[in-house]
Amino acid sequence: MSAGEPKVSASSGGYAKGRARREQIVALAAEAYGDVGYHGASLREIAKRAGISHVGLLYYFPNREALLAAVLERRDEQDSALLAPRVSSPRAVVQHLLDLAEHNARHAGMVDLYVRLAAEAVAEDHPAHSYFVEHYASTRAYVQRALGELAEQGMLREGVDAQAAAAGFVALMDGLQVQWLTSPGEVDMAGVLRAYVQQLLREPLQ
Amino acid sequence: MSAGEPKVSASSGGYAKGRARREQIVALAAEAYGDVGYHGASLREIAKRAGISHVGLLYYFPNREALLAAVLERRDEQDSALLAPRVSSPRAVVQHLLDLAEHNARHAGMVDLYVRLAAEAVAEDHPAHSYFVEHYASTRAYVQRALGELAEQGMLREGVDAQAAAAGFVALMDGLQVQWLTSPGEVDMAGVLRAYVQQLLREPLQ
DNA sequence: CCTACCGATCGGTAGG
DNA sequence: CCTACCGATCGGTAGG
Repeated sequence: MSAGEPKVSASSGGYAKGRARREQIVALAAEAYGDVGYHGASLREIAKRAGISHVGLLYYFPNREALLAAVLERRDEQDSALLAPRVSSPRAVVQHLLDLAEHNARHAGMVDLYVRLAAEAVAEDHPAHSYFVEHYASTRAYVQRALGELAEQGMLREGVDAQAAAAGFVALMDGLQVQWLTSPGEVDMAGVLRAYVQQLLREPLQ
Repeated sequence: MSAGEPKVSASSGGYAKGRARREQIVALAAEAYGDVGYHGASLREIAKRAGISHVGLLYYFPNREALLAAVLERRDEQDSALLAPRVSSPRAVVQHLLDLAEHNARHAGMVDLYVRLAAEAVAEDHPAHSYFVEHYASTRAYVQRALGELAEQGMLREGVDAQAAAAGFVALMDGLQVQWLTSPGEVDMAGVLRAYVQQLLREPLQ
């Protein structure tokens, strides 16, 4: 072990500091992607926000894509904490998705990051493409499962197809975010989502 | 009028040829935006598709933004031809929007252009920002008007708010396009839209 | 429409 | 973490 290397000590060690710094950089990068998109956020731009050189960034991440991957990982961790509550009845899931929409409305930066990346990542060779393929599949499955259970309990209107309704719910959420970011104040995200869900249910929510 | 200038003759004049070439370039640019996004489509990339140098492009358009503006103008012309049929009953409008979704599903390039630009243009300083602000406002108004007339004829379910439902319809269309581009085959755009409309109506369509 | 060229910016490497 | 540097690419101008 050479002299200048940080130690893995349990006390106050350099590794913990490095990890914290890394996480701080990931948060700043997420902000930058939200502000100017992935394409627009150069390593130099992000580095400036972190107060280092762009080469300093490459000390923490091997290349630009690795930084993006870290940002997406972080987003998933935060979201799953929000999305997957401990106790989950179907109605609770629906309520949680509505809560998530209200939560998003208070965090425009994250919504912006998500909307821009999702559109860029439509291209098959985009570094975040497979992330979004999986993201959509699992989100659809999550909502579909909740709707399916509501159906079993006879809570859905007749003629409602859980699969189509789930894809619709996810699409609605995405589309509302674009409209809302484009003209905030013109669109009530949670309100439209609630109206959508009401139309699926035999009896109104709450 | 100087000697080298093309004439505005009604016969076979240079202007007509220039205009045709210009339109051809706009079409090629739209394709390029669809393939790699506005950010990704450099003047050199588009010029290559047109078989000229990137400076040749600047002979037809003063700068990069002017080319984008021309592409958006063209899209609007094509869309309004599709969107605004001669005879327009409310039900016809709804049917036309469903038709438009089916039309889109056969023209992935245009959808791609639209989705990518809409996301990029969320930024207030994006050259296409005001275009999308107006696009969303007018599309929402268009759908809302149709739904309002359906409501007057007692064709909407009780509790359906035309304004929220219109924003929802537009959002659904946008969101479905992203999912469909990301994983074609996983999402049936027209099917989900039809299901949405059915839920709004007292009696099923057709 | 062209060639030639500009200043700016990009991601990444060498070497410490 | 840094400086110094690389080759590639960008939109745009000069001048024809």
